[in-house]
Amino acid sequence: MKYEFSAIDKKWQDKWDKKKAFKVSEDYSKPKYYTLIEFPYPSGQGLHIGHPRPYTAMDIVSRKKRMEGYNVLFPMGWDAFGLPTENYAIKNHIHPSIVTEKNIAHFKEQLKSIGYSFDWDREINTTDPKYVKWTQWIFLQLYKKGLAYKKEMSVNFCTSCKCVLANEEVVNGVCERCGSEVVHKVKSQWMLKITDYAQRLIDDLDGLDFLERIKTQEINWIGRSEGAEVNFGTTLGDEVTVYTTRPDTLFGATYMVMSPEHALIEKWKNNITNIDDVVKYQIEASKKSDFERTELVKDKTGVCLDGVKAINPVNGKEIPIFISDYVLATYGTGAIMAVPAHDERDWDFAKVFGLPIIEVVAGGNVENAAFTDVATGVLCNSAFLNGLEVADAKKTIIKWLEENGKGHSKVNFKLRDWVFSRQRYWGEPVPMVWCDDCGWVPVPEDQLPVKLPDVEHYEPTDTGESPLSKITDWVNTTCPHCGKPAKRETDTMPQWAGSSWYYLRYCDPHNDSELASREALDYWMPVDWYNGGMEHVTLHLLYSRFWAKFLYDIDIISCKEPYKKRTAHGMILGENGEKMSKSRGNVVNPDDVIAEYGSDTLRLYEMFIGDFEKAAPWNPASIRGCKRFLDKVASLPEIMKGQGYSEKLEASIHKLIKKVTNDIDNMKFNTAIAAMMAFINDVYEVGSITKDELVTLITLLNPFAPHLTEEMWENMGNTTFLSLEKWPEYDEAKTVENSIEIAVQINGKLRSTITIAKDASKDDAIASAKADPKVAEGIDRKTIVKEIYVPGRIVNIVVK
RNA sequence: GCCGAUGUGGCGGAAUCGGCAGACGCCACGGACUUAAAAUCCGUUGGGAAGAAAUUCCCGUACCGGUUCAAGUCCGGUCAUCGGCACCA
Repeated sequence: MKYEFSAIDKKWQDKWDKKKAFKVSEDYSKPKYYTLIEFPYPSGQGLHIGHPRPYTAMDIVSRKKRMEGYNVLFPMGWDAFGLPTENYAIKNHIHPSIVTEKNIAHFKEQLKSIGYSFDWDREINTTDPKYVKWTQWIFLQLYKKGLAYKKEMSVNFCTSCKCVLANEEVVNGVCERCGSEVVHKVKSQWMLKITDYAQRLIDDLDGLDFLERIKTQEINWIGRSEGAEVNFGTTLGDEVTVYTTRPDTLFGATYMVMSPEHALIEKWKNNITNIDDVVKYQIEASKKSDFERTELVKDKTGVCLDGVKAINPVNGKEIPIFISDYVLATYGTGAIMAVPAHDERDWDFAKVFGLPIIEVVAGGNVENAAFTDVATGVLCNSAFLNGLEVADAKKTIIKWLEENGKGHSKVNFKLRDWVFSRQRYWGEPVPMVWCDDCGWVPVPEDQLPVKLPDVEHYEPTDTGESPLSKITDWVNTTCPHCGKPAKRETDTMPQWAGSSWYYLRYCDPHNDSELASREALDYWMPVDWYNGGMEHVTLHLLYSRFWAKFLYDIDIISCKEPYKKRTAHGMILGENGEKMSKSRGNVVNPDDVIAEYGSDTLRLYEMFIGDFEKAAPWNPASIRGCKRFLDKVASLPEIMKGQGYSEKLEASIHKLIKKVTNDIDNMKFNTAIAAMMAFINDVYEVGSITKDELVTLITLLNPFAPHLTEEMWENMGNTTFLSLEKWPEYDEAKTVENSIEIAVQINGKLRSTITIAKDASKDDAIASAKADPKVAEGIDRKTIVKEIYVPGRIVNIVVK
């Protein structure tokens, strides 16, 4: 029988809505469970077929937890600031807030049509002034603690978005969002000192229930390395400090390299005899985009600074100083000691410039390649380090450096401070005022939020300044400190700002006096289970952990880490196995799927499509299998008779409860569904199902297919919501059939199967096996060497 | 180059601790129902060989080797694919 999904879906969505079936309880004495999914960016295209995958998964988890008696917080909101909306608004001359409102309405309608059990009373929107107020408030706290600062520096600049990007937003040298070229520009930017938290962001991963690949990716991104800073003298008297992870190779340093941007070059310009060449190289390097720099990896370039030499502190040797763009200004000290014998990049450079290569760690052939193996090498040509292994040599040289005031051990991170300014309109204004007398002055907290001015034009400027800078009425204000005329900061915050703390706002979304009450935060936080995309690991996930740690430090929240458990879903690909995109023409619209099959089938197929963590191609044929299954479930009342669990299905149903319960906890939604399919295959084989068996089945199925199962529950004469009934329990002892079929092997090869009692002894099992004619034949006239019985699994007889 | 993951039928994928490989679904094929088609229902479906048949045997989880009574699973090596990082000294 086919069930009429279109009427049923709407009926139950309206009922849940009207009765507020999934409203979160404010009773903080109940056990809580906080499930979170990444709130969407409400784009103009509407919901993508990929969205329902994580949403349905966490809806299933939430619905099950609710049925298990937890007070469940499963909220939804909108991460609504952002460039696509702004660009659309510019193109069509509509205000971004109107576009946002329209897009949200569309998204919300789509989400409701899939039957998610969100508590819509807790909906939040990052562009809502009531929300912006607290985003700005957090920024001010960061500023007060010295963690937000404005600095003139070289930053990534997207030539198409005409906007500054954070390090995390540059992927393969191009803009993460639009794929356009990224160049370096020196600009004054608001920065957040995430580097202060680098060590804690690594350390506190320990003990969190995050997927291992998430942890490693974060650790690699933060990029901790241990080494030493070494002070080199120069023939001009200045000291140059270099950073190295191989202080043990100090005797092998045959030249020094500085980044082209190094400050000492300016100071030395009158002493450098080839200053014209040097300046020329500096200009060339500055013009290179990130993309060009990474493309030219193989070819080392540089210029020697004539007229100055560095002096190796360990042996007083004078060595030449080069500038080269393979040394980055932003890492370490912006200068390195080059040891071509034991570093591949230095080796390449030395070969190009014909520089000496001195072996100081024996074990390789440094004429052919740099020898970088630290595990087996032994020091040579290094005076007091000779004969030591690398690890010991490191300790010894660091001790020497420290005793002689020539350096010290040092930990460095690849992580950079977070560039927090954006020169765009559709973001939270940075709540700061510039006063010529007082400098930067924070907007007083009681004046928050600083709202965006309502204007006609907000195109990005060609000068790379924020469009807000042209709105003089808004820019001109008075200094909160001295009252004189002053100007507002015109940069806005990046899109990642609002999402860095949204999980806290859900705890108490309507609070006007605090970002959320302490009571609510203490009850709900941390998030018990957060699922999201792998693409956010070094962006949103890192940023939001940083903000949570800061808010912990200033005593707003009580937990050091915001998320207890973090999982990630795989992407849904197009039918051809490629990423879905308009240009590839392989996009599937969830609205169409719902119209053809109903929302329960969409939900079920999204979960049945494959391993939740892996990418899976959409298959329009497979979805029919899910619909067929639901049709078969809908037909079960036709063969319903009797009460209780029948003898024939009792073990099956206990097994099923166990399987579905465990599989949901382990994100094995596909096998949970497979088990339910197998169960109804059993039912049709048996020919009938009892009322209690049917109730158990539809209760287990309810989180997956809530509409159909509610309808069936009602048809059985119930007036409550099945979604709020109790989750079924199983009896472990009853999950095993009384008699079981096991395999019998001879010498490890399958020879037969036998049926024995579930609690049969080893002797019984082996006796039954030997009684089997095929087995008897196999062991006839052979010597039995060994007899193995694994209870409930297998008998293996080893013969010679 | 470094880090991480993955490799199982025509396809998506199953297989707690090493214990009957291919659950469940799709596709395909055969049959029933139908004027016909769709839908639905029943059956077959990893590859190969023998047999009239029930059935029997052999080979199979990327490749090579090892441990074990027993390996998709553990160990050593190779290859391939995907994801992340990438001149970070």
